[in-house]
Amino acid sequence: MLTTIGFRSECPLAKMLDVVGDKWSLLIIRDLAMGKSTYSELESSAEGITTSVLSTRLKMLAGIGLIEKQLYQTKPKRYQYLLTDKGKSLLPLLKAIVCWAEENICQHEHMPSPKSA
Amino acid sequence: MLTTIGFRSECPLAKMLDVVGDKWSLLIIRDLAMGKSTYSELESSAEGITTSVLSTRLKMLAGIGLIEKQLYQTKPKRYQYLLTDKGKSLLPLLKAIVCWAEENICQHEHMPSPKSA
DNA sequence: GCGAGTAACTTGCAATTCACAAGTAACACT
DNA sequence: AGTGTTACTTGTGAATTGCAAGTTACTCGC
Repeated sequence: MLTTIGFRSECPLAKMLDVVGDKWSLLIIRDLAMGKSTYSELESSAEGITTSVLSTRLKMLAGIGLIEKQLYQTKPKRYQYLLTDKGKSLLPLLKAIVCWAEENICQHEHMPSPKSA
Repeated sequence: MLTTIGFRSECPLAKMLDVVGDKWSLLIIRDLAMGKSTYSELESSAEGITTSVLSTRLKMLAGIGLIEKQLYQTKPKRYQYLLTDKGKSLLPLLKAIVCWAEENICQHEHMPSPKSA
């Protein structure tokens, strides 16, 4: 397991993609913004994230300071995940992405596959 | 090779990530916006994309209508890739991502790794 | 007209990442 | 004591990616 960031370049866009440019990180942030907070709530996302991916993503997002993990009950240990201020600052960006997607992807369902040749 | 899109959900954000939520697509769009247009120009990006990934991403991006491939010389066949209007409509979003990254990632270089536990 | 060079790729294989399933620890409830 | 729930970790096969080499088509210099 790597312990240092391997930024591919100094380009801010590339760095952003190195950090949250995977298929799941932004969806976790979306769910936290929508009111979900516990591990099991996040696990039950509409997209069906697996528990192993969720676990590693939460650690990563906490590591870069976009979310934080809080113990809110000790008797049986219960944790909640919360967006930090930095994490919340991403929300306008997410909203912009949603707007773009609604106009450019959701309109035409029958576009060619991104996975085919 | 898949021939149909497997959108994970109806969420516009998830769809967006299904389409351009990988490490390379937005960098290709960035390079096209910056004036690069041929395959070999795109191949020489600062981040070192491999030719096989570039090839599949270009087909995918053309398939969903964000870019188009044009033959601009026939004697030795030479192609150029251009942003479509749809592709250009992504640029304000890219700019917003860059701004966020400059303020939230580029500031502190010594943050914990997103890849470590 | 022959070898070297360049553009635009494709193909093959190894390495990494991911998804699916099962397992674990701590506690609560009955 | 047994079942259930939360919050995970671990193992394995599949999919994706990265690296290197090969291919096609053409130009240029000799």
